Amino acid sequence: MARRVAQRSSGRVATLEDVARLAGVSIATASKALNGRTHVSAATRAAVLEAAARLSYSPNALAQGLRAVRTGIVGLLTSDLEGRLSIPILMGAEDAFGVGRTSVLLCDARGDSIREARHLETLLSRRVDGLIVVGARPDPRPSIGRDLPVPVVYAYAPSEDPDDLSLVSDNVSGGRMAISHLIEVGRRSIAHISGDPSYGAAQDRAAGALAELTEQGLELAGGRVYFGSWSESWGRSATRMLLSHTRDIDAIFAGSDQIARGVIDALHRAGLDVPGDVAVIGFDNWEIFTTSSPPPLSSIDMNLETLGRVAAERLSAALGGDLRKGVESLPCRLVPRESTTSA
Amino acid sequence: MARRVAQRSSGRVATLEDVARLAGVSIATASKALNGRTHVSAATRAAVLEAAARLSYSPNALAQGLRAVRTGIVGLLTSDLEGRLSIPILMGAEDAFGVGRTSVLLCDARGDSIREARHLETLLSRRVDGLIVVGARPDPRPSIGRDLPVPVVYAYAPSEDPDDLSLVSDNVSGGRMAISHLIEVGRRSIAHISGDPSYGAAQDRAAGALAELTEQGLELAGGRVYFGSWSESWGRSATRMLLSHTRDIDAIFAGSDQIARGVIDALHRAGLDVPGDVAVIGFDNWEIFTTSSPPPLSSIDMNLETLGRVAAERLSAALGGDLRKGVESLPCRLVPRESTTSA
DNA sequence: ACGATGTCCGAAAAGGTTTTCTCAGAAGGT
DNA sequence: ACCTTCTGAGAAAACCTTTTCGGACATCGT
Repeated sequence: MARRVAQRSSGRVATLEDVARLAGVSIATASKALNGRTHVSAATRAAVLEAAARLSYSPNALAQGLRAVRTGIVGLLTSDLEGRLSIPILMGAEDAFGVGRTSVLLCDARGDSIREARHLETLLSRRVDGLIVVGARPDPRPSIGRDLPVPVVYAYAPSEDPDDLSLVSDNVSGGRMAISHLIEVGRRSIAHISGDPSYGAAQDRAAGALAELTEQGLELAGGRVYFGSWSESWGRSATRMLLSHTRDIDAIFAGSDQIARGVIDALHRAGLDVPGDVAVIGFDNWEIFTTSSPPPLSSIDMNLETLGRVAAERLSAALGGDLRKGVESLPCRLVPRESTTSA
Repeated sequence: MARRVAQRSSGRVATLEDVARLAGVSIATASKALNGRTHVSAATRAAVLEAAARLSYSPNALAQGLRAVRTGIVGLLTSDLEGRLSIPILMGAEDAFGVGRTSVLLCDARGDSIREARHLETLLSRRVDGLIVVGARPDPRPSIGRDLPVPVVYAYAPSEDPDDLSLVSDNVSGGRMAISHLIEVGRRSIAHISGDPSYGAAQDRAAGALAELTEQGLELAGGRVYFGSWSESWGRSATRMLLSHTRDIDAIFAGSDQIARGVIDALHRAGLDVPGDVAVIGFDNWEIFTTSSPPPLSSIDMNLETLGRVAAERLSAALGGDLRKGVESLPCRLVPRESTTSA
């Protein structure tokens, strides 16, 4: 109860009127002084600032948002339970907007479209300046609607509606990047073990890998892409299958870091050294896996923070009237570690 | 541009006044009708509802928050980069408040106290109804301040100030739980490999484990707790050390799931079967690790969603005048999988 | 027919801020 | 001395909703 009393004793939170009264000026003048507007004398401004400090005045953002065109809040609507995608994207967006200038309202729909609709309603009712929609898997997802009163950017999972603006990672070039790195470190017999083939990302990464191999005059070791599931155990069993088929392999490009861990495990059990005998590169650059793996795992990073940052920039641009549409691909980034570059 | 035009053509977003005009009633009546208040005839109410639907009216939450005592927004201030803690806590809180009734503003301070202060300022300026502070590690952290105008609940990491209210997982009972489970499945020679001993959680879990062992008349296998770091590689090397010291071990309680993975790996390399020869249980129930591990890893779950739910309840109670203080411990939960229960 | 009792609805205030417009006064020019 | 121009300051509107209070009207009992 102590705190409650203290809170009460200081009265309700200070308002601009309180500041103005203490400084002996009008509300209008106080507002202008605090916002650095012109037509206020230096002495008056100082007095207002001092009064505001004394009262630890904090402007009511609700009232500001009510008056102004912008509220300084954007909604992040996600279905990504783990937060593995949303958090980097959120941080990128936060950076782009600048701390304190814009806040992010995070809503998790948990894959439920009804819940998503409710969240959307709430966000619109809070008059967010814009929306970022993050899907759980990198395949096209239904649009949340046309003609919404605020701009929307889809990140990671593009919208099915070509009139929406979507930002995705360029998985094709990511696949190329992985292969070209392996070639650069001197590998020639490269296999590719990936996840669920129904994922566009799996197809894209494989396509990029194959394109790069072809351009370099190489063929895929193992004869085909080993599609399966996004799991460590698939990485293990696929590697065993691969090795039983051919031992002429000096590198494996895994479709995800989890798969890569399974791959490395299976290689070790087969008595092969990583990267001595076989180099391994993953995808996602999920730190939990890349750093704890023995040896630390090279990987392709999808630059999710950048995705978030660009999403924020596109929203800002849209607020300024510059609407874009279509799918925009952002490049991935190679993060080499010891699993491909023998120390 | 198409969208922009459409947006413009429909004019600005509908307001209560528009609804009232369309329904042919006053603003006051429209408000009462929409909010289910009394003193409105059924016919009028129907007309208003119909008008609201036609205009797809959505009440301006800013204006509501300005007038009402509550804004329906709570702030979640975290320093948990991965979102591994924050997201479950956020979801629990969301559940407790109910979708649509309260939104959560997520701010990540990234371990920077200046950034934290800025975020706090922003949140207060947005007149959040309450704050949940989530620390990155489960040790006491500085209070964000006394006499804040809103109630605050610390989750996971307690506040250093005993006048604050903190919710933490009961790591002591979690440790007991792990040991008692291992004993139940018939193990007697139980070792404990844990993380950084400077973490209170490491000490608490070990204390609980030792207490339970003592009560059951058992001694810790290996003679001591193997403290180290929260990493997979520590799990591996500690296990090797342990095995070189004694082979009389039929269970290992790992201080985290990551450590447990290293433990299992080392056991496998030593030619031991899990759980045939040695049962292993982890801590955190971090799905990424528990399900991908061969075999699936039993673990102790800290019930972070519950933490979030209770945090939300305490905030609601505080808004109702029921302020609490001190540290409240919430029980953990055993999640048995195959690493302790031979299928 | 008249007062009493309800029922339904509208006017207006309040909540906090920003911005526009007006006004007073001072400085400067002729 | 008078007019212009400029600067500083305040009054008031606008943003949108909720709620209180009072008014209009109908119903009912006598």
